[in-house]
Amino acid sequence: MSESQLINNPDTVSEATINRLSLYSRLLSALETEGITVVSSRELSSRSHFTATQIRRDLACFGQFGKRGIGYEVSTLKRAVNEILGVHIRRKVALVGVGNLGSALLGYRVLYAHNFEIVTAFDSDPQKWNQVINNVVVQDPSRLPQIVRSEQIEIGIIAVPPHAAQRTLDLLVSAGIRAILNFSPTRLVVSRHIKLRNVDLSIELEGLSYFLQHEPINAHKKHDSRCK
Amino acid sequence: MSESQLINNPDTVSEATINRLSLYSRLLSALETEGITVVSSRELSSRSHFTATQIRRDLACFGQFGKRGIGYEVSTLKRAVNEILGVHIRRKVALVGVGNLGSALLGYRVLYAHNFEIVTAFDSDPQKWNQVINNVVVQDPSRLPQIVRSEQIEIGIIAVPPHAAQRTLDLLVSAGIRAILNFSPTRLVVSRHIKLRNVDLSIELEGLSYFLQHEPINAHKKHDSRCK
DNA sequence: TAGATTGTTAATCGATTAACAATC
DNA sequence: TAGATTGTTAATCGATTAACAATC
Repeated sequence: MSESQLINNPDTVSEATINRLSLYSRLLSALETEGITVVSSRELSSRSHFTATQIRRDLACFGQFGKRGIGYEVSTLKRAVNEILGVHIRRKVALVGVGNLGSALLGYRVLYAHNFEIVTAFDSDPQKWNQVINNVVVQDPSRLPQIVRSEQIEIGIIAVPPHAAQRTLDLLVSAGIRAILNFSPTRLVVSRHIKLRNVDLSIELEGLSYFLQHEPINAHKKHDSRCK
Repeated sequence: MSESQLINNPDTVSEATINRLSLYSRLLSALETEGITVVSSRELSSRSHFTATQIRRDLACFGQFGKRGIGYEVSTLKRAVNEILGVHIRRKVALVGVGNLGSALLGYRVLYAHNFEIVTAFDSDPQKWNQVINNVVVQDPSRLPQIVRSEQIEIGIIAVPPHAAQRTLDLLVSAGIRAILNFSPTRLVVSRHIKLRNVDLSIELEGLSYFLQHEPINAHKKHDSRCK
């Protein structure tokens, strides 16, 4: 199966659509496990919180995967979605920062199950060098450029303290890494040709706090308001 | 300082705006540290990747905080934003699932610095009961409802394996928790009156994988395309 | 063929940006 | 007063939803 049927230029596909593709992939895996071989967008919709139209439109960004009057072949669509996401290939990941969060990521099986593999870890603390955590050896960050190249690592994860985050990002980029996941609660500056995603736990918790602050217990009513 | 000047019904404020408020709060803290006392939306814009209009509009959802011709008083605006987010109050958090990720969260200082405190942890594995991790005692989940009530815990974090996530959510909700952060890669079903946010690392990494798959190295060009 | 469902165009909705009157 | 900057209305942009012709 090749990507020859791809019609779209991915530059123009929204991040929201890409995120939904990940969920479609999981949904299709679940259907496959259940032994369901053909599925309509309506059925996919009923098993998720997406509308049938939205699912069809998202897929239409990348080609024509269904049969009118019939629906989608589950295994074919799943393979296509995984290829669109590029998750049919195992991706090698470098972790920088082996503190609490970093060590946890080394043992986080879900990532491995989704075809990502943390193959090296780095920490600026010399006491951690050569420690082995979940089969991964912690290295001196000065060795990062060489190891990234020799191991063909494509993705970097930043799990260092806030003050070291920008420096770490620059190090990863100069080593040729083009896709980076940042866990530090810092807005980093990066060239447009590099993909940076942020996971910011403080923002998530503060969003929950906002809800607690404003949503009275047992509130069910709706008002109108000046602010959309 | 009270919330008396709040004009808006928060039901209608978008999640995007709320997330930006967290970043405005940080920005204002940094300005305060620098000794800057008054700031314009233009200056805030230049120190972030938000437009001045967007900042003014976000704030306008909640009242009038600036002086025309002058700008915003940094400390006043910071306090107002923190009250809007409800982060002026310390919030107690219960963690469920003390595996790799859960243990890491117990030691994650950034949360404490943002006024969140994990006061108890639960795990279904009896071998972990009564273990103390970062001053927090791991408990039997059957004690959760009682402890949530006695400790006045408002927020729950789900860090259990995927198959236990829905059950954990239901347990938290039945104990009276209304705001929940879910780390399991599972889409959970929840009543409309409960706020659930998901942190899904697989989706983030798959978004990076998509970029690697589609963005050729050194690609700078733009095409037009059928898909917006 | 009749019924079902896709792929896509047109309509709607919501969020962002531009513009500007109000006012410090 | 003149210059600056807010708060807000109107215009634009982008994403979602509805509708339907194409077609299995």
